[in-house]
This record gives sequence, structure tokens and C-alpha cells, in this order.
Amino acid sequence: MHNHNHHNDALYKDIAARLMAAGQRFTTNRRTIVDALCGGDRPLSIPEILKATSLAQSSLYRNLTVLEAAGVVTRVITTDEWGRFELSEELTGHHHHLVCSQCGAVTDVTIPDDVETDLDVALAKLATRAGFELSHHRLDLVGLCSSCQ
Amino acid sequence: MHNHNHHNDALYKDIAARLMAAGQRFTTNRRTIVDALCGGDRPLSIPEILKATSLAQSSLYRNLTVLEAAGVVTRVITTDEWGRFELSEELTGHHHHLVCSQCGAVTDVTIPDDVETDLDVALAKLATRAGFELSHHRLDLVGLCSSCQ
DNA sequence: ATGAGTGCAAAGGCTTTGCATTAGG
DNA sequence: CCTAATGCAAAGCCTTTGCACTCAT
Repeated sequence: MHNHNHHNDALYKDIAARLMAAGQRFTTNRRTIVDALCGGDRPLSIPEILKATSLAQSSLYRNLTVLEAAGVVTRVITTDEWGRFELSEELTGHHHHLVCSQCGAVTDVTIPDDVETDLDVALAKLATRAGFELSHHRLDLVGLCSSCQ
Repeated sequence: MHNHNHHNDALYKDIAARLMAAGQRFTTNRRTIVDALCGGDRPLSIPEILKATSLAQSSLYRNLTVLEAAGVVTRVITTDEWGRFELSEELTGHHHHLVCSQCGAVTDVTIPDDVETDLDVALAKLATRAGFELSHHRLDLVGLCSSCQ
């Protein structure tokens, strides 16, 4: 899904632009976080990012807040109590998650375009009827991952 | 969605059965929590439940854990940091949520049966292909509620 | 009587904040 | 130079736990 190599200039430019638009710099630490999130095909928890990067806790928290506000990073919901983070869908493309209800592991997946389209149409109608200004949807598959079955 | 009156015997019986199956009693406090969650058509946060019930914090937390384990209550994820709780879908029926990305408010909605069915079929295929044992799905509409637009 | 449930207060753990220092423009 | 960013440590806040008491069986 978002398996870029570590010198993806297009991605970096996009991120830098988003940060600048938010009045923020693309600092070394922020680049480090982005690289860590690019590394796998799944969202990472804060302990995982800390282990992978050796950033100061406070810097990680502060930068995740900035990156989230700038639309670079998204917080992912699981079944356990751990917040997990991934690059925003605007950078990596729309996708969904397989969430293991036992171990909390999360994996990225995409669903067929036609289903996605039908869903979008239905949700748009629904939102309009409810007086809700729809921005996007979240669709997660909850169950047991192969290791937990 | 789950706007039962406060003496819905069928619901109480169902809940009592689920609790008994989990080796738990249907105590006064648990009934109080269930009543609070029945009250509205939206999930409630812990502060909201506390305000509505005047339970001891520790009792609320402990009982929510029990009720969740017994399949009576479900934890709902929003965009803000607040955990919210509602009666389980097995009691109230399958539904989805309108989540306001600004104020965090959550409202229940249902989508048309045919869309839901198509979605189920697609997700089942997807899960199988990924070696994932699908239990259920979560679909949330994220955007701005009428008050925040 | 006996184990579950309750409430208060203390402990725990993740997250945020204060402040002095460092780095980037 | 000057402001944003960083790192360490302290403070905060939600959640969990310990313990004695109460309730229901």
C-alpha cells in the first residue's frame, strides 16, 4: 500500500507542501516519523515508532499532532487501546483495515472499486438526508488474523 | 435506533441472559448503565454516563468491562479521544455512525439493506482471500454535523 | 455464611506541558 | 539573529487496582 522507498521525492514534496500550508516545517524528526510510517503496510503504534526511531517521547507526540493537523498522518482505530498512525489516505490512497480483535494487529486492504463506488453513492445520499456534510468514510473489517485463529 | 422505554422486559431478559452466560449478574448498577445507554440514539462517553447516573467511577469502569465482555455493550470509536459506549448491535440491530470530526458527536444511522448486503458479500470474499476470519465490520461516516457546518 | 459487587482513595500508565537548549531560515 | 523545534523532567488526566464494606444467594 504505502511501501515507498526511503527517498521518494514526490512523497516528500507533497508532505512538505502540506506542512507549509499548515505553517509548519518539514524537520528532521518529522521526516524520521514519515519514514517509519512508510516502512510497513500497516499502521504503527507510538511504542513501535519510538522503538524504530529513538525520538524523544514528547517530540513524537508533538510531531504526530502537527502531522495529523497538516493532513499528513492519520490516527487509526483498532480494538485494543493503542492508537496507531499511518500516512494519510490523501498520500497513500484510500484503503481499509483488517483489525484483529484478539491481538489488535492492523493490516491494510482495498475493496473492489465497484463496491466502493456503490457504497459512496449510498453514503452520500444518506448523509444528505441527515443534514450531515460527509467528508469521508471509515470501513474496517474486524475479526481474527491468521495468527490468532 | 435503541429508544426503548425504561421497562423493556424483552431487552432486560436478553441482557440478563447474556450476563448469566458470562457468569455475571444483572445488578442494579448494571441496569442503571443499560438504562442510561438506552436513553438516547447515540453512544455515551464515560463522563456523560457518570453525570447521568451518579455511579462511582470505579464501578462504572468495572461494569462497562463486564458488560462489554458479555456482549451487552460496545465501545465506539470517534475522532476525539473519548471512548463512547452503546448497547451492542446484537441487542439494537446493526447500524453505523455519523461522526462529527469537529465536535466528536456521534449519531446512529442505518444504510439501505441492498448496499449492506453487497458490502457483506464483498467483504467476505476479501477476508477469505486474506486468510482473515471476519467477525463483523465497522462503517462510519466522518464529516460535519449540522451544528458544526 | 460466602463470594460477588460497591465505593473510596491510591496507584498506574499514557499523554501533555514547562523550560532551557539547539537548530534552521 | 529569531523563532520554531527539541529533549528532559514534571505535571495531568483517564483508567485500573487495593481494600474494606455491603448485598444477594
